Amino acid sequence: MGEVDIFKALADPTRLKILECIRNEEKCICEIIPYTGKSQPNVSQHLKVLNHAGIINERKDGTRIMVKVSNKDIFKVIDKVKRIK
Amino acid sequence: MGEVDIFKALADPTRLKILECIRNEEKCICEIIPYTGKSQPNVSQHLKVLNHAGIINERKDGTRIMVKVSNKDIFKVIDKVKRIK
DNA sequence: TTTAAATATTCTTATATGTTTATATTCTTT
DNA sequence: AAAGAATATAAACATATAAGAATATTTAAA
Repeated sequence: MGEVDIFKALADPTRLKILECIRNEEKCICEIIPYTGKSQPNVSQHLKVLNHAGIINERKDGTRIMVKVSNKDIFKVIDKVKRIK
Repeated sequence: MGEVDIFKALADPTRLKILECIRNEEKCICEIIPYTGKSQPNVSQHLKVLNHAGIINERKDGTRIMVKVSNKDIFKVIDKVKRIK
């Protein structure tokens, strides 16, 4: 079941916050870290989870890594759940 | 974050199967159990998770407990995720 | 080529989760 | 009141997950 991995990826406050951070624009990881308030290694791990679920894409830009959502439809899912609550 | 609990509730194959089982009609737990192929106590635990997340409602009918989805919009979420995959 | 910045990896610890087995509860019927 | 059916709870165990700390890797620039 592949959708389980997507739900698992969304089932964490830090990861939802990361997605909120990159909702409108591609962002550098160094911008995402302070936005979440978590440590760099921790954000790195969460990004890996989002990556493996296919939710985000990463792109190198020199020493930085730019992160964006791979499919904006993920926000339709998130918004729908917020309205269900 | 309340939406995290909803995502956590959806992030399990057995629970998705339970929801699939009650998608169109209210069902007795005794019907849900064989549908999932899991043990009775296990299904009971999973139902508790869905309940606490506010996804299902239970109703007593004699010795049986009938289960239904409390808000059908949850299937819009699930279907959307399936299409993202 | 050394240094600094950005990010990843590894290890450890604490907590959460899924599952099974056994037992308890509740309701209905006899 | 006793028995049986449906469901819940508890205990035990294994595995997964989140987080922090320390270290490693990679790239760019001096």
